[in-house]
Amino acid sequence: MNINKKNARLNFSCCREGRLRGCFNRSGGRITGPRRAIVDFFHHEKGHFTAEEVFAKLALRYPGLGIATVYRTLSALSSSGVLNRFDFGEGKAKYELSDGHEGGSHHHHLVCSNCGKIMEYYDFMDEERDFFNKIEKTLSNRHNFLIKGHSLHFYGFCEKCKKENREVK
Amino acid sequence: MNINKKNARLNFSCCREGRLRGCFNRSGGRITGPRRAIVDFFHHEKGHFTAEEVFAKLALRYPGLGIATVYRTLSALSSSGVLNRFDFGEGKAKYELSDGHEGGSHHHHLVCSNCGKIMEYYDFMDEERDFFNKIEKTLSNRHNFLIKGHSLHFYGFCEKCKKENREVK
DNA sequence: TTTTTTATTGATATTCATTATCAATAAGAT
DNA sequence: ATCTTATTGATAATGAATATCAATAAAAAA
Ligand SMILES: [Zn+2]
Ligand SMILES: [Zn+2]
Ligand SMILES: [Zn+2]
Ligand SMILES: [Zn+2]
Repeated sequence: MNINKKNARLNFSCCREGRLRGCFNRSGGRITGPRRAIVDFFHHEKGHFTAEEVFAKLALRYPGLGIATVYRTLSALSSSGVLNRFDFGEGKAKYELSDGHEGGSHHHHLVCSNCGKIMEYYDFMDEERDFFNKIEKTLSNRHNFLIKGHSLHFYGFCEKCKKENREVK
Repeated sequence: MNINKKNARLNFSCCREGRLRGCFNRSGGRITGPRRAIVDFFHHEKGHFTAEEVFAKLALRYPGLGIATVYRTLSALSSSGVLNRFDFGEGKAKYELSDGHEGGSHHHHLVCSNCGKIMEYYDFMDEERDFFNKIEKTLSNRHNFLIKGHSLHFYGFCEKCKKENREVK
């Protein structure tokens, strides 16, 4: 089954046409097999993935898929606010479903400056939720900026690195 | 004046030896001209800079400086928590003096997902400050993580991109 | 449906930020 | 002053991301 064959049935698509149109069809963009597959991917997988990782997983189903298309599509989806692009200092970008987008499971990050370990937490304090609701409104008005999501990374040292290097204050 | 000449006088150094030792000398690291210059750079310049930018500015003063050393030093300073490494989707990393580090001028970012424009704001609401004090304590305990700083990026669409593309909800 | 137009794709060449290599050098110890 | 070795600068190598381009397929037109 070629991903590009017209009318190829993607039976795991959870994206209504409406949403795909919203992502791609705003200014004459076309809804294609690869695009559908990539949007779907992020609705089914939790967390953040590199372009290579997305490609590797999808290529199993769709041997025809090209890596360049994955890069292009991830870029487009970021530009349209569907995905957020993150960098954790690993030398390659990671993407995850944007905050607020249906199915998105929002979380924040703890990144170890020494070993690069990334921890995520999903269990927000109520204050945390309230804080972001409030501040996003304030900033939107103050800077004339339409906020679609945010990323909050805490930097520091994980348990292991803290122990291994006592002198790290 | 060669930056590597022993005892080269760096007359704009604001870094006490103590601090440099803290950055480099923990495990036998040496305090060198380039390292001193780079640490100084971030104490005098506000904002975030790429390795190239740091190199370009310092090379004026220190013709001998090598770009590889800049990369290596920025890495080391990130690992030791002196700098934070950011990525704004521009294809190259940016560094800025870590939150809390003496002389650091902390701020948060608004990043346009469409055109890549980066806005900064330094004017925190009291609530914002209170929030981070509280949550950093909570997270430190809960995840056994020594927090040295944080980065908060809001993603969305800037004034221009909001106008140009009305369909962007 | 068939035809037409053109955005998108996949393969691959290219770019360029970052890292690795290594002989020469300089920092810190003796 | 001498010795040891971490660091440096030059440059080669790596690899993520982008550009190129002929082939293909999506949407529009007929
Ligand atoms: Zn995440
Ligand atoms: Zn760690
Ligand atoms: Zn900044
Ligand atoms: Zn913009």
